[in-house]
Amino acid sequence: MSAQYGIGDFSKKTNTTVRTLHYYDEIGLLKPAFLSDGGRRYYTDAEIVKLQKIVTLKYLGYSLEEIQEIIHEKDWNLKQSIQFQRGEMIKKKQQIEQMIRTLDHALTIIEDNQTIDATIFISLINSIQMENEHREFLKELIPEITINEIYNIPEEKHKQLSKRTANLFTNLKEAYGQEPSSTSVQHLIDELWQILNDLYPDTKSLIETLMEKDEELTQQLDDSPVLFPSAFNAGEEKWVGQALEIYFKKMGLILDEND
Amino acid sequence: MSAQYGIGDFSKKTNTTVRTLHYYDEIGLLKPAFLSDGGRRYYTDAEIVKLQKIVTLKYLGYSLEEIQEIIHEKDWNLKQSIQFQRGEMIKKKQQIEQMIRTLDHALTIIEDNQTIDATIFISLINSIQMENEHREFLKELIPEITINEIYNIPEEKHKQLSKRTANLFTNLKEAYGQEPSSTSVQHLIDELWQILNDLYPDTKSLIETLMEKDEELTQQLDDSPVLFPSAFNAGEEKWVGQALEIYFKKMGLILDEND
DNA sequence: ATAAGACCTAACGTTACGTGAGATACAAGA
DNA sequence: TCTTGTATCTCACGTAACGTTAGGTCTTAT
Repeated sequence: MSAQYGIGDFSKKTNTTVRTLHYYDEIGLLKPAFLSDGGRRYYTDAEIVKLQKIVTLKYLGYSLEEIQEIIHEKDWNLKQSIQFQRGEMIKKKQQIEQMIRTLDHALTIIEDNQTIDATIFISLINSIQMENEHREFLKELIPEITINEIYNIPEEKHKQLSKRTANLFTNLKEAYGQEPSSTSVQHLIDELWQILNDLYPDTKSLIETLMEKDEELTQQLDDSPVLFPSAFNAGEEKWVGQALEIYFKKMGLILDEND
Repeated sequence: MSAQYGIGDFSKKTNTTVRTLHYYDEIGLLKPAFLSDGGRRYYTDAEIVKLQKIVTLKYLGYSLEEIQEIIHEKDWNLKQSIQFQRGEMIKKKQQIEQMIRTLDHALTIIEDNQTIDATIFISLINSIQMENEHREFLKELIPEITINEIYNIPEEKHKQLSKRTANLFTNLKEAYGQEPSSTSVQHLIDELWQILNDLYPDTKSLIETLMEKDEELTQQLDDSPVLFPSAFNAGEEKWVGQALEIYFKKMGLILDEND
């Protein structure tokens, strides 16, 4: 029935470090039962109980400051506090789940695409991450139903499309420099068209709508946040643009000539 | 096609704070394209791409230091890195899920037990939290099968038992001071016995086993970590002990008289 | 030229301790 | 009683990723 422990024994008994006990003393969370004349800390069984309380609350996700309040407030509203805490933890969990989903998606893209370019990869992941913001942005341009059709595709299909896109972008980057009108390049652009159509069956009219609104958009975008990071650098982008133009002309879509 | 932004415009365009850009510059993660004679930072579209990269990797859970390495290492092993990161996130998720489960359990206990004593509450939560450590500890005393029988009870039953325990402990604390041999107190002890039997049908022989090992245990425990925090203070615990003794005697179990 | 913004560089605050460094305190043996 | 050896003490800096003043400087429009 020994009832006094030096800080060392106490730390072993409670599985905490000496430094932690020092710290808790310092911030007034857990003071030792008494001090020796020389200033050493001594603890008793009562402090074990207090520390258990602290450890338990920490385990429930409370910060030391919150624990302070809980311990000193005599009228701690258990239920409300726990419910709030639960909400906070659920939020954290959802964030992490989103991260995991994105990582999974990333792994799908990488899977059979061994030598994927980092820029392409980042841009695809970014587009997944930004999906919600994209939605907000597009909402002002296209009727909502269309947006939902684009984004409510099943997870598995989404992954497959990302994979195809990754492949295509890789091939496009490799083909960079070739004549935009060449058969091989136009073939790649056709694959791009296929992917877009797979995403949304009526891509043609979607593109037309977007082109109409192009001018006001360009203006708006100037000082609003950048949403779509490109997988291509300036040169590549221009080159893809030329190839697209040629492709559209063949299909009967006409593009403005801006630069 | 403006291609230069002051730090303010750049921060708006990329949805980051000026301070963040300062910081990234400071640690060499993202340097501005160039400085004015007066030392002001100017960014171009190239920096937008770099920043997107950083933001994306942060979103995947990487630290800025890791991002540094990823960006500067030319041979970043995407797949391995992402897989590792996924593992880390899964771990975090599991921790949080455990916390949520415990909080749920806590809410069940509180539910219809409006005025529960904080000490009782903490001790019950603590026992949930410590479950795994308990298992390790008990493993040395009791055959494993028994342990599994105790701990593999379904979640719902576990919660109900916690609730009953909370109720019982509350009643016991209220009854503290009454004659241990009185009918009302013995009635409460009987409920304790019922709960224990509900937990594990053959509590009787379990108790006997524990009593046999009592001496060596007491010794061992002296400088090993404390595992079972009590819901009762010293006085209450002694009093419950007396009541238990009387109860056991009536049942034919004999306890050592230690103090 | 001057005033209004935009921007600059410190430098401290945040969380819950970890990690030394150098100075004391205490218990035990000579 | 003196001397060790070990336990413990008090600073005090480091961590991650910025937020937040504070006080001075650059740019630009009038």
